Amino acid sequence: MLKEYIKVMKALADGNRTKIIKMLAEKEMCVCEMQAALKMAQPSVSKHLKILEEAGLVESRKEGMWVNYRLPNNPDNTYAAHMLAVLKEWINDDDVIRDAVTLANTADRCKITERSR
Amino acid sequence: MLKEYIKVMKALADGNRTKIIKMLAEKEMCVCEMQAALKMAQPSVSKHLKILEEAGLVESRKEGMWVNYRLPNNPDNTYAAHMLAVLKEWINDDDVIRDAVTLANTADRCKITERSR
DNA sequence: TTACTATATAGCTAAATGGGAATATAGTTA
DNA sequence: TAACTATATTCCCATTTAGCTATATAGTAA
Repeated sequence: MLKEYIKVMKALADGNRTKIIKMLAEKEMCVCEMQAALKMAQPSVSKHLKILEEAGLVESRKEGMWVNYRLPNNPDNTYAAHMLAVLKEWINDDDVIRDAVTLANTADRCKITERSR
Repeated sequence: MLKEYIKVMKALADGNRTKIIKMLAEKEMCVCEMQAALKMAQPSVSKHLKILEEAGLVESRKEGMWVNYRLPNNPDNTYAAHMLAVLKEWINDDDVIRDAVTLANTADRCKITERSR
């Protein structure tokens, strides 16, 4: 109850995690795509994703080597469900968010993989 | 924009600040009443109130020696306004919150003052 | 004026948080 | 099998946070 609520609020109270949610609102993404978009070290991205997942704000499924993350359609957590809904409308005009969303839409795991060879 | 949003989320991501909001939903309160209800040191309560006020989640006005805090009717901050609205419905069944609300309703600045004499 | 009271601020400490590098794990490919 | 790849976990460090005590401030009352 209160604990669940706090977990969701804490998860939302960070700029990079907010970016992740806004990017996943565009499309399902693997960790390396988010890593490229956020320009962060991979373990940092994984850690943020864990926090979001434990709050019920994202869900994941394996696809070969990759782990795809996405926003849940019907989140178990009431608070997560509500916040994901309102976040669709919020902070869309922010430059930082807009940039992240643009990078998300151009992110391509195949190109990222090539680049690192 | 994003900064405002983060400020509101951070302010909400704490149990004692959440209690304060739920108490103020019952009635306007001075600091010493909240201090008694939360069983915290007075400076700690003041600090929480400052964080909430800077996020636009509470407002204050002086009344003699006291400073009365209350929830704003029309918050400037969109995020604050929305969260205050949904919080009216949320976590009402939580024991910790219920206790705080009960203490808020029985809090009385006159009795608190007498007690400390 | 002086004494007192409610609140705010400053300064400190322990714990939590966000970041990265190094490493472990799981899965793919040769 | 061994080499490689994407992700997760561990460990460490710097910063932030939440709490406290002590002190400052503002207002009241004698």
